[in-house]
Amino acid sequence: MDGMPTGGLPSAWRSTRQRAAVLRTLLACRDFMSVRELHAALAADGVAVGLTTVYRTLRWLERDRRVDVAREQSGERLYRLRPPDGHRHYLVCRSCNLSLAVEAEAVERRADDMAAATGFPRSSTSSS
Amino acid sequence: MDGMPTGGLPSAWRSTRQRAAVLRTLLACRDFMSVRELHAALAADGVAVGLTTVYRTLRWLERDRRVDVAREQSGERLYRLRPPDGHRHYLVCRSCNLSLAVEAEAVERRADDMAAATGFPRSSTSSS
DNA sequence: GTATTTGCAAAGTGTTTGCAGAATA
DNA sequence: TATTCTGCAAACACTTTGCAAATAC
Repeated sequence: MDGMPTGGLPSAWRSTRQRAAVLRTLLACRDFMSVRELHAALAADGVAVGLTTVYRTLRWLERDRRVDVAREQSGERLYRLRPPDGHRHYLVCRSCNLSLAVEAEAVERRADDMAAATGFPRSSTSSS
Repeated sequence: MDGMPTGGLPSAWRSTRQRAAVLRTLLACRDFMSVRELHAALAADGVAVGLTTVYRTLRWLERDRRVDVAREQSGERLYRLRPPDGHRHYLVCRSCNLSLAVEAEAVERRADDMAAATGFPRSSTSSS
């Protein structure tokens, strides 16, 4: 009950103009962007999408692991379409949100080293 | 204009029962704690302190660099009295908030290496 | 006695939810 | 046509602010 094409998703996933627009905007902007920025970009593109819909779409994408989520200093969420090349780690600038991919293996090896050296419990789900 | 006993603080810093209680609670709990937890701990200790005062005291402490600030998944702020032995970096478990100090030099050297190798702009104020 | 601090209530964020109407399959 | 989606308004959690009473110096 988990290997279906839909994955573990609720049920259907209808394609609508709004969702397509959200995905298109995320694809166009390679960096992390806040929900408000995304909403503004959609408006600037002439696509009227409710803020609620943007939030909901991002929540679906997050749940579906199709976006990476970062956290602004203020606590605001930042989203970015996850690159399709698999599991990665990033350095994210806290002031300008520039994100920088770093070699995944090196990060994880170091994390494992430090964890092993100190008994820090590592679970498998690390998203940054 | 920075070497005065008051540091760069606004003006006075009166010692009150409430502020002492907040500091005492932070000192007793070595781990990160939310404002609400701190407030509850104070109440459990029989010290009635307004939530507003807790927030304000923590903001002073944050501004004074006397606490470290972390961010819960929900966006909630977590505070911990900063150990007096200077600038440090930590690994923080996202589920249990266990924090683990790591050698500051190693972290910063690696950050500088990566920054230099990629042109990532490093400012001087990094708090984690 | 004066300036600061406290704490309630209210306002301010960013985010989520309820529900009637619109759109999709 | 039946189900899902949209979006407004309201609710929500966390945090900050206004202001009168209490407190520290």
